Amino acid sequence: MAWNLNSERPIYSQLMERITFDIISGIYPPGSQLPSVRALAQDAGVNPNTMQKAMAELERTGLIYSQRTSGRFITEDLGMIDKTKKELASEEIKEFLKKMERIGFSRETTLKLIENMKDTKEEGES
Amino acid sequence: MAWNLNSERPIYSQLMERITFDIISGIYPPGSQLPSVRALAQDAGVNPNTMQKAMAELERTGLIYSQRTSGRFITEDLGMIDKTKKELASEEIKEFLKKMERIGFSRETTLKLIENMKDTKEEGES
DNA sequence: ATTATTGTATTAAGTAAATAGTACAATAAT
DNA sequence: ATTATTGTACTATTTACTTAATACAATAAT
Repeated sequence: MAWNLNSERPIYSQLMERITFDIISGIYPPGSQLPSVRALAQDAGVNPNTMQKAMAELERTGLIYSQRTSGRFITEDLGMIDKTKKELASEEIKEFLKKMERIGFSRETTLKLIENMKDTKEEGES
Repeated sequence: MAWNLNSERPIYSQLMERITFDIISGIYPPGSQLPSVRALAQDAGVNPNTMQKAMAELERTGLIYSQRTSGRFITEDLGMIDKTKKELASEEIKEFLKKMERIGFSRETTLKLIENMKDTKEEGES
């Protein structure tokens, strides 16, 4: 899957988000091994240093851990993954609603807008 | 109102977003005059150059225009403002739903999550 | 006429992010 | 034992963003 990186935010931050989403959505199952920093960097088309930074930051969250020479792995802590998933979803919803209210749409109106969007198909982004 | 700037994105970009939201939400009415670059910069606590850059970029969108020495004004084109409002809302919704699906929540589940959140109050952000 | 305010331009300096290139220790694979 | 792969560390360079400090022309205000 394409990494879809842009220059609007630090790349390492986008890499962190991408990996996090892949973990909580199950693409990287608990306990499974991640590709090496170099392999991930090549796949994403970024410098290994940048990927390394993203990994180092991700470790601070506890979602992944590294074993000196065997590689890097997803946490086996299902509770942590589920907690992260719920927190991330909650945060996304709050920020979304805040933005919509800022634009001028109440929560009720926003809900209706989403419902009336069920026919709209997504197009690719730049 | 506080500007709530952070270091996660370029400041000039956050300034653009802030002004845009203030325009489409009616805080800055069509045709009204904006404070001067220097005044806005001081209010936001940023360098005048940074605010100037945000303004220059905003002009390219057509939402505001400048008159050499009298100041800067919001467009009188109500259609453009409304179009921007609709486009922005649509974009926000699409990105939000995409993120939620990425996390693992369908559109239907997402709608339920929002509805079940009506009791949750917002707290201030860092 | 004079003054103040407007947008705008310029140069310099500092910082963070990203890339490039290289290197090393530990260990899994052979 | 040897080799390849792993995470990790380091220096140097480039680029984008931000701030700082001025400066100027046009014009609104006085």
